[in-house]
Order: sequence, then structure tokens, then C-alpha cells
Amino acid sequence: MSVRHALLGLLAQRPRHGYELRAAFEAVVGGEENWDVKPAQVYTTLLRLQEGGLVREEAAMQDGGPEKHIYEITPAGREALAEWFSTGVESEHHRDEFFIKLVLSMASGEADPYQVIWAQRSRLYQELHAVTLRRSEADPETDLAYILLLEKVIMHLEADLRWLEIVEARLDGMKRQPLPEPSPKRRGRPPKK
Amino acid sequence: MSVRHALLGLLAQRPRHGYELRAAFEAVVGGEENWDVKPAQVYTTLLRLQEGGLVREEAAMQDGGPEKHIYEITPAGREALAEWFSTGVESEHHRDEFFIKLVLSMASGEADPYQVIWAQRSRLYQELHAVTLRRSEADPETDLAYILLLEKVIMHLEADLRWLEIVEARLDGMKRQPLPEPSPKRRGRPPKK
DNA sequence: GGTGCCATGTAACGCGTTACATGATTAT
DNA sequence: ATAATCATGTAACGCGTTACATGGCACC
Repeated sequence: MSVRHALLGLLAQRPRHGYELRAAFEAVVGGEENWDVKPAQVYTTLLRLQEGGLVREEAAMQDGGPEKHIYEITPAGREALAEWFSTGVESEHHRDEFFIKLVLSMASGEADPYQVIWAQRSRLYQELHAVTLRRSEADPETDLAYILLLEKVIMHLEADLRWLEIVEARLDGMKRQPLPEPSPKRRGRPPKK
Repeated sequence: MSVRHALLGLLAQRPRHGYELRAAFEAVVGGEENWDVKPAQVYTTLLRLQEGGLVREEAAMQDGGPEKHIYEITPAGREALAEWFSTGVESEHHRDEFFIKLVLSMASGEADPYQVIWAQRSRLYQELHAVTLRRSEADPETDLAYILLLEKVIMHLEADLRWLEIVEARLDGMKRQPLPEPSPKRRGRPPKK
């Protein structure tokens, strides 16, 4: 859902063609190592935007070189963009892959939960190291936005590591009282009868 | 990538049929409000698992009632599962939708960055409130895993809020020195020539 | 004459979604 | 009777991916 609107936002600046859009996107997110958008996605997304009337093809030029299909944003597109800007993004905290991995390692008996935690912590430290390095290499004069992004990543990685500690501690406490197989339909708000 | 392995993990416990798998999944993640897996996904995923040889159909019973297609995990499936358990999950810190929204609101001039931040903060507070409520309603005796999940969510929401403060402060500091349009190909490690 | 960049796409697949469709058993 | 729950799927679409394919231009 983000790439769609990002392209729209870039077209709001000025009309562009596919290749140019991809380059602009990359520049704005701070390089392909942060967010690599494949050409295929750019062109198919442009097609869908066009079908939806949010974008229209302005002209197809071929000044000697290869042909360029230039797209521009429509009023409907500007409206959709404004709507996107005015709503907060929904965080996907649920659907946590590590959590289900951990719970299943306990429930299925196919893996040792402590080893699962160890693997995760190891990966987190590795990522933290890589990101910290990248931040130290960035130039605060020109890469301010990029640095902000890295700081967000670091804060989340640290939160993950702190949380892993909590999980491990709780796991130790649970040792003898394994886990009461949770009965379905028992969670959240009381049954909506 | 998670549902696939989750189903595999549940089949490692014992053979089951589709409907049962869905119920077990829901029980394990703590209710549909956390992670709602649609029937369509369960059945199509089972098909793909079967095609990949990670799962096989054990029997199709119809004891009076509707037919049940019972699946069991194969040795190859157990292997894939063990591999999944032994590797940490890759965090998707890059591909941050809010970040690109913020940057584009500045670059495109179509929205006020402060309003974008406000909308996001508002949403975060709303979610934080909802999650905190859910945690306070949960029973630590039976819903331990569930509470752990909520605590992770809370920690990340708080990190997001703290980060928003930083962003806003930096934005204030940037006021007069708008932003140097980042030139492409300038980021990360030095050009790998 | 290559290598690399500019520029465009198509095909097929994986994961997830909504909507649609069917039918049997069980409880009120 | 009818509503809920059990149980199974198909079709079509959105987003993202990899792989494949084409062709011009510029530079060494």
C-alpha cells in the first residue's frame, strides 16, 4: 500500500516516467539497501494507478533515444494522496512472526524455545551492529532524514532485545507449570453474546 | 512466510484437517483479533505444502458428517520446520510506511509534515490505549503468552512515540535549512567499484 | 566490440485478501 | 424452522517477487 502512494506523491511534484520514478523513490528512501523497488513493480503499479484514474499518461516522447511514457497525477490522484497523508499508518504489531515461532516451538515440541530465542537474539545483535555502523558513516549535513530512519530502527531493535530478556525470564518462571493449553474463544473482550 | 510454517508446526503435533488447523492457529496466537487467518488461506497453503512435499494427505474420512481431509507432516516437512526454528526472523525495519509518508509530505509539498506527524501520533496513542486495556483484562494465570505479546506491542508503540518526538524536534531545527535534495547513489557503503 | 546505463515491459509465482458457493450436523 | 457451527473449497484481485526479454545510447 505504500509504494502506490509514494509514486503518487512523486508524481505530485511533477510528471515523470517509470524509470525516473524508480530513481526518485530510491533517492527519497535513502538508497536501495533500505527499500528496493523492482522495475516490475513500478510499471505494474503505474498501470493500476492509471486504471483507477489516479494517474494519466501525459505524453510518450522519443527524442532520439528510447521512448518515455510520461505520467501525471489527476485531481482524483491528488485527493487520494491527501487522504493518505491525513491518516496514520496502521502498525502491524500483531502478526508477529517471532512470537508464533516461539509459541509453536513450545507447543509442538519440535524445537527448544531457548534455542529459538538464542537464534533471534543473535540475529538482532547482528542487525543492530550493522545499523549502528551505517549511522556512524552517514553525514548529518546531508543525510538527516536517513539518520532519523536509522534511529527508529535502532530503537526498535533495542526494544526487541529488551523484550527477549523479559520472555526468557518468564520462561524460566514457567518451568514447572508448563503452559495451560489455551482454550479457543476465551480471549479479548467477553463473548459478544 | 509465517502461516505456512505455523501450519507445519501444528501438523507436527498431530495430523489434522483444515478447519481444525485454523482453530488451533487461532488458539495459539490468542484469538482472531490478533491474527485472523482466513479459511481460503488455510486451504490454499495446505495445497502448496502438499505440492512441496512437506505435507501429505493421510486420509479422507466421512463418518456420517462432512468429509474431513486429514493431513500429516512428512519428514521433509519436519526438516523445513527445524530450519525455520533455527533461524531468526528478519525484521522489516526498512520499508517503513510512515517514514516515506513523512519524507514525501515534505518533498511533494502536498501536505504539512506537522499534520502528518500529528495524525500518526494520534493513531499511536489510540492503539496504545486499546492494547493497554486488553492487557489489563487478560488473566496472567492462563494468558501468559498473550500478555507477553501485548507487552511487546506496547514497547514498540512507546518507541514509536518517543521517535516521533525526536523527529519533530529535528524538524523544528531544520526550519530554515529546508533539506538538501539527496542525490541518488550517495548512500550506504562507498560505491562498490 | 563490449560494458553499463537508460527505458520499457511480460510471465509466473507466493502470500494474503474478499467474495462467493455448497452442504451436513447440532442446538434453540 | 432457522441459526450457528463444522467443513470444504473456487475465483479474482492486490502487492511484491524473480526471471526473462527487448532495444537504444554512451563510453572506453
